[in-house]
Amino acid sequence: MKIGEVATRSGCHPETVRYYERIGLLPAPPRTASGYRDYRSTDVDRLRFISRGRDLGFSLEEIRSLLGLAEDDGLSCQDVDRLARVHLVDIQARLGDLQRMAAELERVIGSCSGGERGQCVILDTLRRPLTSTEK
Amino acid sequence: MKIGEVATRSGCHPETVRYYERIGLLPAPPRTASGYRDYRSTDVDRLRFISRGRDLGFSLEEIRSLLGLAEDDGLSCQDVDRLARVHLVDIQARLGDLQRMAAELERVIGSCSGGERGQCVILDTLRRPLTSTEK
DNA sequence: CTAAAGTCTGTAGCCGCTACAGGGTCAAGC
DNA sequence: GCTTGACCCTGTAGCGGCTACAGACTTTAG
Repeated sequence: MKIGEVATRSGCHPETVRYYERIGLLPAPPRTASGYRDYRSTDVDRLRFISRGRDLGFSLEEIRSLLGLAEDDGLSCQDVDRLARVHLVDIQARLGDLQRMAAELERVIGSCSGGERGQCVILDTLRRPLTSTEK
Repeated sequence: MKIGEVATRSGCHPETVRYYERIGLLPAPPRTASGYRDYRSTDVDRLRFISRGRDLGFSLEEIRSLLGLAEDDGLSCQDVDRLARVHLVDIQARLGDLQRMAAELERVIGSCSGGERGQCVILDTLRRPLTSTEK
């Protein structure tokens, strides 16, 4: 199977597949006589695993760990769980940041559209120091 | 005022201040005889504006526009409002993505801790194609 | 047989910083 | 006056996670 097919089946671009190989996330496949990469279906599985991890917001380094843990069958389930929990905390923090941003933006956009001539509330907000609603 | 003081007062690192100058977001200040940058307080204001914009999740390019709009006094309030609204939509999209991620992670973490021996639910989730709850 | 599509390597760019290395300058203390 | 340390300067490289070339090759379809 050539890289194009692998790309289609895994949903990763060919450049991304080569990139994952370069950083050691996907093993280098054998080559055909003319130098083309020759993949098997386990490579597609691995790429799907990576892609799915990315969808869940894991970094490539986290995914590297998860792949390692998935490899060694044994009692690594706790490690996986721990990694997922740490990651969830991370995501929740970013979520909080974004929610504060959105709330603040909604506030100023609301004031602006209803505002009367005068100064632009959004620009004023940017000029003023942080309000108490934020970190 | 030297760069260190400007950095302290604006809350940006000196390297960041120089970076903003390099990309043309902050005008290059005059220099002292020995080549040190010599800022005035308007520069601190501008940096605070940028920093506040970053806190609200605007990109530096968006901030560049906002600075431009803030400069030319006139009827640019609508432009500011439009930019803010577009940005809010952006943020809300990212918010949705993160919420889906968090929900999915919570689901699998829950199953895992309560699960019985067998396979690790988290790794299984990563191996399986996307579920219907996701994009 | 030719043209298009795919593949190869290597390199550079994106964003928003951050962190050096290797120098110069300035203020305080002895 | 001289040293020490803190600051400042320029220029460059790195981070993550790709993406997009350029310029060469091979394979495939018509």
